[in-house]
Amino acid sequence: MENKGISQAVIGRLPRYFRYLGELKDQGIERVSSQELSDIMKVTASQIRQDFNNFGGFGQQGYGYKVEYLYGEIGKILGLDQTHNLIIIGAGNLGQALANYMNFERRGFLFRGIFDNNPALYGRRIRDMEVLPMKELSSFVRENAIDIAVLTIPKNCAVEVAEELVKEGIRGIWNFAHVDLNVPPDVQVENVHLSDSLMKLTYNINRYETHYDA
Amino acid sequence: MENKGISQAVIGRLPRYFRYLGELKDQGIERVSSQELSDIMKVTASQIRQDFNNFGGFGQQGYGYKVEYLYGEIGKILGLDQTHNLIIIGAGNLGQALANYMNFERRGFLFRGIFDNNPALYGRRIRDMEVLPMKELSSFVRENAIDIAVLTIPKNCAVEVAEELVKEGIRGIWNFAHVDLNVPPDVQVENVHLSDSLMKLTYNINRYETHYDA
DNA sequence: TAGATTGTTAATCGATTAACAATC
DNA sequence: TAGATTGTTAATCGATTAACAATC
Repeated sequence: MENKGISQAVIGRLPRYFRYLGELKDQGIERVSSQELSDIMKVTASQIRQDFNNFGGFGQQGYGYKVEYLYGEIGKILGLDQTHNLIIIGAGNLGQALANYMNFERRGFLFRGIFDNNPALYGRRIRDMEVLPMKELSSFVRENAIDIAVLTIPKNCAVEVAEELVKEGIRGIWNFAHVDLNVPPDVQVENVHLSDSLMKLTYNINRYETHYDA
Repeated sequence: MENKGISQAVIGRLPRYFRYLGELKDQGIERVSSQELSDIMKVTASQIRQDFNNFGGFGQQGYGYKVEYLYGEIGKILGLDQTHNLIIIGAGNLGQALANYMNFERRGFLFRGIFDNNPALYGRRIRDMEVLPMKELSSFVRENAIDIAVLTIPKNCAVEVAEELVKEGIRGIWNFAHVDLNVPPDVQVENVHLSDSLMKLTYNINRYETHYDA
């Protein structure tokens, strides 16, 4: 029942293929074989071919893959041929950083607004957008056909805000709050749990030490 | 040869266990069974027991697990009983956000310095630290026993800076630059590729639509 | 055509789940 | 003791790798 039956393991690798193919393209390289990609990316050629063939036959036997074509196809698979209206909820350090970063615009993620519940921030301009109060969130999402909300708020508000967003028909939540969100199956959540990531790092640092020396 | 033989799949789940156990602890709950945790966390009880038993028998038959004890043990496994000296390289929006965020201090990650190659930023104070020029990086890492470097710089500098850090004996790199780093096996890298994460989100948004309606 | 490399099937490996004996 | 729940072994499932026939 879960969409299409392509595993998240495969999906998780697509952006990396996309990045490497983009680099090859920028270098003016026209074709690449799974073996060459394998050498560059340090994954097996077999996995590369299997991954691509989940989505169709992008290559030509005896030749390999056309870089630009494959790049385009993977971009389409990832939905990068479309634009997405995006808002940021939480105008703290991280929210502002993401708003300003927005290299994302290049990929079709259009920054449409930023919200906070701190009145001291209302009206402050971030990347040409005034910070709006949370009470305007619902109507804004509806009226501006917002697809994606970025949650950079404390975890104790995140659950509640997520519910509100779901009610207004949001389709994706990019969740930086350190809490698991429960949403219906037609709403996608992608978590970025920074502290979890940092803990994995210390685990690996430690484990290396205790195992090899120290 | 790879350390200890505990899979990254298991390690990736540890921070989440740690978080839920912390919450139970804060609620004053003393014991929990794998089945109860299973209900809360939406993973199988079997997986929970398997995961924990990679590191030893933390429970008691017929009783379950003591929340506080288990919380502490997982913390130790993750290396949170130790402190780590950390610097941030790149004082742009994201670097500043992470410096200020530093809820991390609570977990033993001590913010020791921040670097940038933009002279306009030198001397600016971020969280009581002056932004230092990159040319001071090497000596700083050595002299202050820095364990972890956070890379929030553009990808074209990241590879080079990583090499420098490796030379000075860094043990972990928390990499926000959109590039894969090649380091020796005694240096751990944890990648946070934000744009990859966002692409996974759009993939899933799209996939749902095309598969169910639209 | 001969050579190369894909697409795809089959084999292997690893991770998850189920089952149950050990034991608190 | 009886009941509960772990620790652990065995079974299943899924993902990765290897192999090779199809074909450009």
